[in-house]
Amino acid sequence: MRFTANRIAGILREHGHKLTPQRHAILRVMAATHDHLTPEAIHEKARSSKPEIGLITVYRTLSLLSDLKLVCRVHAPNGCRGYMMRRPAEHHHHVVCSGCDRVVDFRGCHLADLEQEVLEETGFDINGHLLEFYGLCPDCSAAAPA
Amino acid sequence: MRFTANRIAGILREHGHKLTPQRHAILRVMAATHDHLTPEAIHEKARSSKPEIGLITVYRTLSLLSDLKLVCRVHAPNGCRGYMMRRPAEHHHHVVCSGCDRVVDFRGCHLADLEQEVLEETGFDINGHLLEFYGLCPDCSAAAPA
DNA sequence: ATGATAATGATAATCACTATCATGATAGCA
DNA sequence: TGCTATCATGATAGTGATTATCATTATCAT
Repeated sequence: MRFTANRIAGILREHGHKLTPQRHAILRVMAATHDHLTPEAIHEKARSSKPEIGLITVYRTLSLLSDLKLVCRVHAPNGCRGYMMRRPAEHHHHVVCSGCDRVVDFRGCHLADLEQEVLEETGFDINGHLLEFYGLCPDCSAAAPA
Repeated sequence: MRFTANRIAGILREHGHKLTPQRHAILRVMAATHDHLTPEAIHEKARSSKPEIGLITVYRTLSLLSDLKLVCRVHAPNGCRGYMMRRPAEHHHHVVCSGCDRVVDFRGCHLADLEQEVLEETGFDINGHLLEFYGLCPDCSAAAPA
């Protein structure tokens, strides 16, 4: 289950951040979209519920949410400007469609063994990872020529 | 084994690209460095063998090498401006040090099973992936407080 | 050697993102 | 509910990386 906008609003307050209409608008956009969104796209969508909101505020809010680990970046091959809501306690990763740029999460990720191997090969004290798969989503796959 | 600058020069020619001294200088820099390098860093190093080279040319050459899959981007948590040489037939991934930004390759990566699971969960026709581990390299690990 | 073609570099433009700062809004508290 | 310290916002302008344009120059097949 992913966070709701209201749930996150509470988390913001717990951390001593004020809950402004702008932030709430952004949260609603993020929570309502399963896909990754660029700052501009978020701004665009947020304007429909809060027309005066500035792009700057979107950047600031994303930075805040990112610090609180409520939102995470998506690294697509053609750029790294996407953000999407983070599943809370759950480890997750992305599958990015090369056709339509759609991003989908997946849950299972059993990298503990691999992490151990990498530790042995490189000596690094590993504390995190980024794993993304690329391919064609079912729709684009069906539309693509055989 | 990684490509040598000369080997890549041949590949460039095979694809109908001209081999200029600038490109050769950039290739030598890339081949000589195991680490990831930003466009500026590459420019800086290339200037020692070809002082008149412009940063623009570095960008263009990186873009070309990237199209030919001879070079790949490194996605670090704090930005995505790094490039490094690609091991040819060999599947490889990066371990990025959060302390000193050093990047090391590792070889073993057994994601076939996981790829299958992801296919089942998402229906995506997967054709590639990005996997990077983050942590502290042995040096930074030793320097860090316990 | 020559010429078609592609690459370079200078300049300026664009694009994403950030710093600054005065104004306005929020939330804790009486 | 009203007051006030503090935080957030938005306008403006600024930064820094990357890209477009275009005249000049270099490469390579002939």
